[in-house]
Amino acid sequence: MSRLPLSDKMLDLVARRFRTLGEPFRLRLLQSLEQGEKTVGELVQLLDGHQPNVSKHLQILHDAGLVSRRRDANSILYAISDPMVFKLCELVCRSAEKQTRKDYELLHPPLQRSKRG
Amino acid sequence: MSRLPLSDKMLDLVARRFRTLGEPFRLRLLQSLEQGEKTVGELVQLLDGHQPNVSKHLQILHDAGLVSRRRDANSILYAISDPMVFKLCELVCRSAEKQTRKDYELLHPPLQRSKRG
DNA sequence: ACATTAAATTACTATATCACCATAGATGCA
DNA sequence: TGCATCTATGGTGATATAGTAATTTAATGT
Repeated sequence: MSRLPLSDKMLDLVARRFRTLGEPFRLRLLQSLEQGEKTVGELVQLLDGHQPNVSKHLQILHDAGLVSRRRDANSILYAISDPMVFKLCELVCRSAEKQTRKDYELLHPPLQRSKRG
Repeated sequence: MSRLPLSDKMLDLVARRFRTLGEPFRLRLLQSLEQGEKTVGELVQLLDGHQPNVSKHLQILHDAGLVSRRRDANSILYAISDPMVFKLCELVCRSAEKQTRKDYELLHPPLQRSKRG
């Protein structure tokens, strides 16, 4: 995008990253990590999820380089490693909000006089 | 993300948008439209795709509000409607490049002396 | 109205991804 | 070592998404 056409491999990489962010549960994980690192167990509690599921999603985020991992005794602490994700989400949120507002106004025009007059 | 926790519906919306961008073919479509509007046929040629496939992806992009559509005689012209996508892609590209560089350096450390001495 | 061109829709198969369950691995402590 | 806790991994079924072919819809021109 940034000016020049991207190579196929780069396109795949970029697409893969977008897909990584394309799961609500993973977005919630990232959201939960925004204020600081947390253990898997804490995230399981916070998000009311199943442990294996949480682990798997964290793995995916880790593979994408979005979160970092460190061991503390028995637990693993996950943390945001690339704060760019929040900038991304903000952009998308704004755009999505704009869109939903537009959709809404299509259904409910800011009527001077209603459709049925 | 943007400070406050998002509602479930908003999370779904945002995730859906990320998934929309999570297909290399759609990124190529957007890339092709960066310089200006194009007909479906032109995009089919440019990307060497099948017409129904191109149409379907364009439909998805249109549903997401990322491209606009207008008829010109027999053809339909598509155009970028939300240039934000390019900002998004740039962010992701930069981050992906950083990541790949890091991965590379892990495999090929900037050796003062090589591993085999 | 008919033929032609352009695009969208439908139907189908193949692949990918998710949630869930059971189980394995790793660490800490007695 | 043996047990408890925390996390990761493997397998399975359900769902979603992509790609392709066949068909339909829309517009143009004769």
